[in-house]
Amino acid sequence: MAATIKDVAKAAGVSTATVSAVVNESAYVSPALRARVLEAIRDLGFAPSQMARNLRNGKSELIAVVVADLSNPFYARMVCAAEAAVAAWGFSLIVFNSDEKPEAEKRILSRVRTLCCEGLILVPVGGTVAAVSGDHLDSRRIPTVLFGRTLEGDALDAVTIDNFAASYQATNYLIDLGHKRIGAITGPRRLSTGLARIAGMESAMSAKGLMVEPRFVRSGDFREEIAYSAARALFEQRERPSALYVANGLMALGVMRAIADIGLKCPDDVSIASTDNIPGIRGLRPNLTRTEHPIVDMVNEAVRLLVDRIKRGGAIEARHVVFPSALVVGDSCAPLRG
Amino acid sequence: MAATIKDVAKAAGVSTATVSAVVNESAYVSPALRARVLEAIRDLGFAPSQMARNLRNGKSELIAVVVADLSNPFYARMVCAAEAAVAAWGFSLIVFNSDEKPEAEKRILSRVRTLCCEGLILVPVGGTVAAVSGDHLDSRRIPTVLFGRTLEGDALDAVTIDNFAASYQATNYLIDLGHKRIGAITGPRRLSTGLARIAGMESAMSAKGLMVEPRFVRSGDFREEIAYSAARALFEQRERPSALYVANGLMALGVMRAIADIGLKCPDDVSIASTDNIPGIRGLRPNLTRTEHPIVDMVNEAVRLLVDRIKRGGAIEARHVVFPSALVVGDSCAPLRG
DNA sequence: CGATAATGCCGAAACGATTAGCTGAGAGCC
DNA sequence: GGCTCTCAGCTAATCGTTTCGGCATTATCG
Repeated sequence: MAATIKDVAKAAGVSTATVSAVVNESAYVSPALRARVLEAIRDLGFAPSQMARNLRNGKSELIAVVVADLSNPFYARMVCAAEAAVAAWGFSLIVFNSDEKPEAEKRILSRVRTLCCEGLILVPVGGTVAAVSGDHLDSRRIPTVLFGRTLEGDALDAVTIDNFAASYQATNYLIDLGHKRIGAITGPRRLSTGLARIAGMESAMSAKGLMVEPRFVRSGDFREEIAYSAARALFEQRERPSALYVANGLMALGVMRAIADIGLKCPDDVSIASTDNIPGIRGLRPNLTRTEHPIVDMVNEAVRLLVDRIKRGGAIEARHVVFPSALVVGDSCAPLRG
Repeated sequence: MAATIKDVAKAAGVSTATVSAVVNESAYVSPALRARVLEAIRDLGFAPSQMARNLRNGKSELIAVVVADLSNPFYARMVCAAEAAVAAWGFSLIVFNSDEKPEAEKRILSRVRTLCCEGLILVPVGGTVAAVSGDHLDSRRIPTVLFGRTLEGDALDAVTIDNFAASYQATNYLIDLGHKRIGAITGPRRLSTGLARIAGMESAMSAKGLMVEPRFVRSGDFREEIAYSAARALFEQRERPSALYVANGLMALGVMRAIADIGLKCPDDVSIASTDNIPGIRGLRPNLTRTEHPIVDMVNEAVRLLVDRIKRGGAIEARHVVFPSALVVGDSCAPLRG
């Protein structure tokens, strides 16, 4: 087995306290002893056990990130940024995927607790705070920052985008191109993001005196496959919208594929604008018109908030940072013809 | 602070041994006591400390995955699959990104060791085994499975694709379409993958009596941006290849973008075939002709090997599993005109 | 030179779980 | 009734660190 601090102490003829002092440079040790200890350490190949340190110090240097759908490039990108940000603060990142399943999230959160993670970045799928924090006392709550989505009824730190503005902008762009029958592939209403993006779209429409026709709206559940089916169903109706707002980038991919498979052309037959583009995939043709969001900045901010909360202990009031959205015009939209 | 097993024992009026027995179902406890214990656990919100368990049991239930480029969708997908596979075995996944930097890899590996990870899935960038396993004794080596890339000179488990066959297939397809001047955007030669894909291409060429012209070959370093620049440089020469083999999917995106930016059309002006498509991004237009590789199966196999090695202790001979590649024909290639 | 302070190191008690080994009560048997 | 046998549940050791308090030994000062 691996050598322990006791073996080193015995070999060097000193106490474990002295070895510890040498290893951690936490106290003065006379040069003679220090040398003996270092030699013993080298001879035995001693490396202090992080597990024992963790137990003793009550730290794990672990931060958990729980995302709603790891196969979604948006979250993959988020994990990438989080890995870097967390490492910069001396932590390591444990990744979990709740796959949009509240039960899975629950299981994961209890696992996060038993792993003694020092902090948690969470894309919640449970909907309620109770589902997330359980019925536990505040003092035993793991420092948490919500990412992307918020939860009602509790004051947790959160970093989100301005979902309302994002869908408003995208929809408004379509309206300005002359479109009147604008459909949507939305996210689930149980999520704050899904809801806000629907609200933003409806608001943009009614601001211009337009109505969202329910038959042109389908939920895509933020999933590519579902969005594909939803888009097919939508466009195989007798009457079609001339433009479509798609509530996230992954679904936009599915929609694009559906449109192509049906034999329609974008933007000739239908204009597409979306929120939350697929990061890292530039050069898609047609180039999607979408609102972009600074994922890396958002993640950095989330980690900053988290580390701050870890260092400063519990009693900080909840902070909510909202990042703006920017419309990036591609060539997936065309003015309404006729 | 969080409740400990002692608090629960006191609250339930039993010993810590009984609480432990209830929690782990490791011994019979009478229904009455069991109920009292469970109630106390619920009341106090007790979750056993993994750190204490780790120390006591000498396990951490942690598996680390170190990838070479987390921003590459291929590896993002790999992490996604690994998270699921690892969770299925009761482990949690710590993710690291070496960003193709050997120094970073070294730092990460020592961190993995101090974190007492029980296993390691590694996409090596260091090149040598020494860089990976350090000068440590075998007994303290962490069970490791290499993924995607191999290392010379040591017997570690590995799961890879058949890189040679992959590039051979893709190149051969281009040749069969009549192309003779076939260029390439390659990966770095210091990597086993980069090298084997170059070899496979050259082999396919010479099998048909063709030569790879060095002026039509550029390294893209497996990076999108670099591939973009390389492709621009390649196509802005006086003479151009009529077809291009691109050594990974991420670079293929960059190449596609470069081609479009230059004003060329794929497949009309140039045919593109690649290895290792971008997973999850179907519906790209044009649809890339590429060799596909079963990432999820590969990751599952890697985790299986790893868990096997963890459970069975050290003395198993190294296993190398090679997954085949399959050519998926899209519409990014056209027969040579004229 | 004796009282006090400072120094350098050690002993042992945590940290929070698991588990081997023990205790004591109840049951079964003669 | 006394003997053993069972077995639920307890006591205490253990994992490998860190760290508090203490204890010699030496330095400082009046």
